[in-house]
Amino acid sequence: IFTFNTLIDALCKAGRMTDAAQTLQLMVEKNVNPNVVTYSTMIDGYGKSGKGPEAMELYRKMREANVRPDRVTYNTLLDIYGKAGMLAEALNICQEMERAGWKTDVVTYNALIDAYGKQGNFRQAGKLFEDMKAVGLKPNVLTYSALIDSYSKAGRHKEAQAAFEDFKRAGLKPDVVLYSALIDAFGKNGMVDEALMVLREMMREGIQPNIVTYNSLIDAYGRVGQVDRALKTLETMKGVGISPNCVTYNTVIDAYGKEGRAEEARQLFKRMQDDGATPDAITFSALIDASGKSGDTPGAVRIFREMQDAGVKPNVVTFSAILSACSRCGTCEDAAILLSEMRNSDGHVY
RNA sequence: CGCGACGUCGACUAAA
Repeated sequence: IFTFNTLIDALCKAGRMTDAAQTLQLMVEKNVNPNVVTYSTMIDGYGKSGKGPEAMELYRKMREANVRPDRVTYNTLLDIYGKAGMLAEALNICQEMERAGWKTDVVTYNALIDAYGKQGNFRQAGKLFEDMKAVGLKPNVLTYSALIDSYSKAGRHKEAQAAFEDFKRAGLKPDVVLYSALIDAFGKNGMVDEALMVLREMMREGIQPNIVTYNSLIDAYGRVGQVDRALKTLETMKGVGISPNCVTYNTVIDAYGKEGRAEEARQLFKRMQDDGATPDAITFSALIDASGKSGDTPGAVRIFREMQDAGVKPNVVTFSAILSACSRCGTCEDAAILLSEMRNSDGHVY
């Protein structure tokens, strides 16, 4: 059973849910009964691949098979609902968990704090943080990262910083994620100097910035219009052996666009491909927006075509960007054509 | 009865 569980977990983590489901099937055929770990693993896998309904369906089957969910199962379900923004359902799971005789733990609170934070409800996130301490649970690094991120997303850099001080007073050791979250909190508020100070502190503590840390910094430069420094940071990361990824390029491309430098955005797009980074819908949307904002509607439409040729699926943001590009220059015909394409592409956009 | 073992939580990018 360990073998099967480990295999299923590996398949889930690789996003191969079909194979994972077949493995579960195979288990049953071999008369190995799936246990609570098997089910929890699969449920988590479905959740992580955006298949919430399948996750819940499997949860139902699990109980039909008389396998009792445990703390991990409940926390997994709670996190799936939380990530989907379904907080009422998440809280229901919490109650169900307690009714089944399980105590909520640090993971439960961390997942809830994260969920509220992502909704912009930093007050509730902060309240949960107090609650967990009140019931005698010790916040860990993940708790603080989620809390800091909650404040960051709500534009509350002061509270984010206060949480960080509190963290250090609690005698916990910050890691790269926590530092990056703080850097991002400052960056999102245009406080590049403070972000850089955090970077220096983390390096002084011997913690190496990773790709996300660099991406956050690049984003910070972009937000204050320092595209050239953003690009320089991209080069710096290459210099220390970190290959820029799709997010890195997207961030700089967007920064060029926001500065009205659409041509440089397109050049970077070429470099990105030479570098072996695969453009995604965000890349193209940023490029379309860059052309649109610089008044180049035909250019925006050309990029949209290029996107289709590349086989990248446009989404609502892509269409929104191209429509506003068209509306700026009054080419209603183009807009009408694109609108019909968006119906074809997705059946249910609007 | 105790203990151990596989599964759960945190940071970065696009339009309005």
